[in-house]
Amino acid sequence: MATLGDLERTVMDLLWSTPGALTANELRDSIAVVPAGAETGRELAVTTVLTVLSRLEKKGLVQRERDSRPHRYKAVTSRADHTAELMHEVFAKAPDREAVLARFIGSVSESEAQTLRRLLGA
Amino acid sequence: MATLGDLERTVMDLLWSTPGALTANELRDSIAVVPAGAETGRELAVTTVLTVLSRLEKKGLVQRERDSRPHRYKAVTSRADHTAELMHEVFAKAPDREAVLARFIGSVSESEAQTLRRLLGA
DNA sequence: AATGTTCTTCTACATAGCGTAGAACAAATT
DNA sequence: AATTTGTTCTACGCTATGTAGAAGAACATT
Repeated sequence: MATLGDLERTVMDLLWSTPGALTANELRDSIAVVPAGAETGRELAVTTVLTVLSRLEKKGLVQRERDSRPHRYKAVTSRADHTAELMHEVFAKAPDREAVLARFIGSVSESEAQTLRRLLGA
Repeated sequence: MATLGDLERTVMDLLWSTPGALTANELRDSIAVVPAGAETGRELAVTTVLTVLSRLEKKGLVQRERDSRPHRYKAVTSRADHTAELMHEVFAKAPDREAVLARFIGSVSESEAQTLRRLLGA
C-alpha cells in the first residue's frame, strides 16, 4: 500500500473525520484553516488538492462521486480500517510474529491492553 | 522512522538473520545467492552495498565496527523490535486506537490470537 | 620504501513519489 | 454567447532509493 505524504495524510484525515463527502474547494478551505498542528495557515491552489485527490483515488483510498458537479470525495475505508491494515501489512512481513506481538503489546498503554483482553476474551 | 526500500530491506533482513556482524562483501555475496524470493541472482557492486549500509547507519538501523578493517556491520535492534516499533508508530498516529485494535485483532490468525491472550495474561 | 591489492568515501545519475500549481479544456450559469 | 466555476494535463522541484564509477586511504608484499 505504501505510506502517505504529508498533504495526502492531511487530506485523508479530513475525509476520515467527515461524515459526508467533500469537494476539493471545501478541502482546500479546511486545510487553510486547520494547519494540522503548528504551522500557520497555508493557502493551497485547488488544483493542488485535486491532484492529491486523484492520486489518492488511484491508490484506492478515495472514491469520487462523478455525477454531482463539483465532484465530491470520500474515504473508501475508515481510518481505523486503514490503520489496522497498515499495521497488519508490517506485521505480516515479519517472520518472527510472536516476538513482534510480544514487543508490541509491551509498547501499548495499560488501558489499551485492557481493551485487547476484552476483545480477545470473548 | 520511515519505510525501507527493497535493497535496504534485503540488507536488513540479512543482518537480522545473522548472529555476528557482516562485511559489505559478505552481504554482496549473500544477496547474489539469495535473491530474496523469486528473481534470479543479482550481482551488485560492493559500492552499492556500502552506500546502502551508510544510509542505514545514518538512519540508526545499522552499526558499523570501524576498528576491524573490512568494516563489519550489524543491526542495531532486532527485527522483532523494529517491526513492533513500526507498528506502534502507525498505531500511535491513529486517534481511534480502540477501533484500530479491534480491526487488527480481526486480522490476525487464531494461533496469533492465542499468543496474544497468553502474553496479556487473559 | 615502493607497489599492488583491498576497502572506503565521494560524487553522480536515473527513477519514482510527492507537493505544488499553471494552462488548457469542459461544464454550468447568467 | 459570455462568464464563471470546476476538472484534467502537463510540468517542475525536491527527496528517497538503487546503482555504481572514480578517487582516496589502508594494508600487504616484495
